[in-house]
Amino acid sequence: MFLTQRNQYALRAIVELAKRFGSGPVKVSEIATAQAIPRRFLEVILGQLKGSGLVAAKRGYHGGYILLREPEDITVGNVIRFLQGEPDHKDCQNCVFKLQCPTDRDCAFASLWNRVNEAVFGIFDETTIQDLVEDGRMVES
Amino acid sequence: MFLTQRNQYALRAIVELAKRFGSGPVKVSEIATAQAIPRRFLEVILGQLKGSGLVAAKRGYHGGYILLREPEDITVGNVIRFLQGEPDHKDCQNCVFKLQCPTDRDCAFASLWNRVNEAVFGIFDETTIQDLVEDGRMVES
DNA sequence: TTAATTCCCGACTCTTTTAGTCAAGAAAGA
DNA sequence: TCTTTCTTGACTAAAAGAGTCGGGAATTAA
Repeated sequence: MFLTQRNQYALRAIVELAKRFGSGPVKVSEIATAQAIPRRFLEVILGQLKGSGLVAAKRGYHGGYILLREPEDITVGNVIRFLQGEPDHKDCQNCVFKLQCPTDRDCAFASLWNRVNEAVFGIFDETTIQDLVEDGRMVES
Repeated sequence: MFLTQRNQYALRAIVELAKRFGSGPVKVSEIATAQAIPRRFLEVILGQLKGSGLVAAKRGYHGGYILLREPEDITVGNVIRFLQGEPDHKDCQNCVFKLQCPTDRDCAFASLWNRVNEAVFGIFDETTIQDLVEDGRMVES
């Protein structure tokens, strides 16, 4: 699989915020219920997501989280990159540049990893949160 | 990253066998040295790989491992699928079929995972072990 | 037939990652 | 001021990942 449970939670939380885009802050507990995510854990995750600039939190009575950009302006790639960075093929980079690579002369994988990486992020980058909201709708009926 | 260290070892071991295809059994210790893989660990991995039908082992004096098919007839996909199976999106399958999915109405991810999976295995399936051997050569010079 | 070599096998350890919890605190509004 | 809601950091538990170890079984050379 490509994403940890945690990162899927993060993505789903954002999708949930997107569904309610424009209707004010959404409480962690609402998101947790809607998406069947453990509330305590989700608090941690959303706390992290604030650092991305994609969401903001508001405390107090009518507090909660809001999405800072329109769902069609956020891609899955934006989210994933924030959560985990692009895969660092540091061993393979070394191979390419021929520096201190443990496998030395025969790292045949640099090109393969690059192609896979580009394919995956190509998809992530062309899929917006809005797309996910709409895909969800289709199944929902 | 897409593959565990262990599975990269497995792939590299097969590449090493491919490089020596046709010249009789190759000892684990030779592969381990050539590819900088801990020998004990590699024994375990190659033991597992026997189950794939891609390699066979011979014991005793001039024993070792051999590749059972030509390097151009084995794809990375063949190896990866044996090692880890195709990712099972069991939660998302549920979403697609609308059965007991934990996220219920809004699993927006089935389509995304499928596209990613197809992209990745598309690349894996069109890359042969021979390709990897040749890529290694290019860097080697 | 014995000794050397090499794979074979299962159990075992160590570390890292992942998942998730908890308690106390700070902001905001009613 | 009381309630609500996010905030923070520490904490625990379970699983996955990486790698080791000792002894046994097949094969071949001497």
